[in-house]
Amino acid sequence: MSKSYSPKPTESELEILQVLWQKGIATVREVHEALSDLKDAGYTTTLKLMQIMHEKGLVTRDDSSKTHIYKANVSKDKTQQHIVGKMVNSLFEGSASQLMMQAFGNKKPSKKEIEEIQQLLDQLK
Amino acid sequence: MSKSYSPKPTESELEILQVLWQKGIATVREVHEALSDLKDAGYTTTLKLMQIMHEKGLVTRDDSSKTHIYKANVSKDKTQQHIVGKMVNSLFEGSASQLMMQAFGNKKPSKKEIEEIQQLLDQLK
DNA sequence: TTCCGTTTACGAACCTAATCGTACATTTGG
DNA sequence: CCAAATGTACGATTAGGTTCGTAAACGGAA
Repeated sequence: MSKSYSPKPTESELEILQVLWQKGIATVREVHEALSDLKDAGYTTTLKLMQIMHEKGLVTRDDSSKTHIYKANVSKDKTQQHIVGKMVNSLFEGSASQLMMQAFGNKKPSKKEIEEIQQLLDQLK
Repeated sequence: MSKSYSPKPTESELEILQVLWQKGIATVREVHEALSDLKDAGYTTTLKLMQIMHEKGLVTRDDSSKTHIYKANVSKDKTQQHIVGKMVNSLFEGSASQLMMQAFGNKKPSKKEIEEIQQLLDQLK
């Protein structure tokens, strides 16, 4: 039996997920520190958010020791796809290529990026 | 002197903008009708939203006659770019090609779409 | 043991977005 | 002309997300 998720993290929750995806596992303090140069919220704010995320099932935690250890419970890929997919449908009438043109509209990709895209494109053909 | 916009329309405002972009100009009722099969909110809800959008400068209106006529005051392109840009930065670490891969991750683009992308790609090289 | 720093838990306050009820003005059809 | 329909304006309410203050539990160091 598989869980059916509705991965709809909010803006703040997404920031926290980024840290967890990058670190693998982390305590509240570690997440808070990592976020500290991005935004300056109090420690309890981060704590509260992570508690809420736990209730929602966005993260799991090991609370066997005093200091709880958190871990993302939604995959980066799935979450990205969900959000991008929503955007493609709501803003670009389902056309991913249109989305791409806007993504590259004002800022040139690097050589490496161009190669990556070409590679993906060849694969699609 | 040019106006400096902060085009940060909300979800509901975006839905209304879609209609205005498509129709060019429209009354509240026309927008409301167009949205009616997408969502079922009361007429005054749509009205209120459009009034707020007017305050924010997201739309302009001609109120010379009793029934006001609205028009989008932010371009589709600019708005799309703004939102996509934000997403690239917050979710994809600035890599538009990564965004693209997610966009095409689960659903195959049509032949036509592939050609469009190839064309854009050649142009970038 | 006692004190201090760290951590969790919980609730309150605040903000923004969204929705709707109601009042009032204007237009239209009979 | 009168009533119904249509339109705008405005305020109240609800809901979700974010922030923080405070209290209580715990752990380690003196």
